[in-house]
Amino acid sequence: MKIEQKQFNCPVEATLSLIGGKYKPLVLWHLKSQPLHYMELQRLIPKATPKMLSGQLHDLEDCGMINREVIPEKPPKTIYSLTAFGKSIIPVLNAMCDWGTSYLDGLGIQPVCCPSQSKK
Amino acid sequence: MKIEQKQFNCPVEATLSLIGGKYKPLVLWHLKSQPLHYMELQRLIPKATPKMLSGQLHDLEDCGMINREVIPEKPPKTIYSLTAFGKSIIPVLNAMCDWGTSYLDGLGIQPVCCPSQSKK
DNA sequence: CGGAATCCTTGAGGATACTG
DNA sequence: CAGTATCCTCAAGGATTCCG
Repeated sequence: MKIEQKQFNCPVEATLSLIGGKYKPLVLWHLKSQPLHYMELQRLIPKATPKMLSGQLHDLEDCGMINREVIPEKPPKTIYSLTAFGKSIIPVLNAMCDWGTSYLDGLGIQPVCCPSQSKK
Repeated sequence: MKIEQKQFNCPVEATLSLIGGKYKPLVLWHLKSQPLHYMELQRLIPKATPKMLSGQLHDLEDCGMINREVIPEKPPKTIYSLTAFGKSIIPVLNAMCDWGTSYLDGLGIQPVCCPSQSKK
């Protein structure tokens, strides 16, 4: 879960090292449109266990891609949102999503999520 | 090393399942400009062991992204090249490389490879 | 030269339970 | 509600050797 400073042969590797986690692209994708609570993310990504989700969120926070704002009320809430740095990677997500969509389309598969790239 | 048919929540996941392998983006990247021999790939990606490299090449071949042409001569040679399908993902690689480049640039790091994206 | 076969290590990811 | 704490599994990846 640590972002180590290894030398990258290629910028592509650097990119993957930041967003290559299992649910990181998903998290970023969902936050692309609007900030979300932890619970909303959990509901949007049901396959991620709490440990996984919070782990991925911490990674993304550590590398400066998302903000984490804790609202100390009852019940406690936490808001996750993209930072400017996080937003900068949206084009990459769009590219991956576009390609993945046509790829799945060629297989006759309808993607379940990612409704947002239709605003292409 | 098998490409299984799992249901993807997101096209982004589908994309990563195909090119998410450790050296796959590198291989595709190097093949982007011209076909290459096994040995040339090995030389361009020295950190990949023969098993890794051939494994990644097989994966990419299985999913139809690269062609593998064996030239039964002495010494034997094998030419790897991108298929049309493989070429279709180049924009994604470019997006990842562009972003990774400016990311590394912000860290004051000079990427070692990827000379080709300067033709932007 | 271009791999396949084998064995091994590691850590990402998963399941479950518990806490501020 | 929003996580942390353990424990565990499994497969990606690594090292080495051997083969056509």
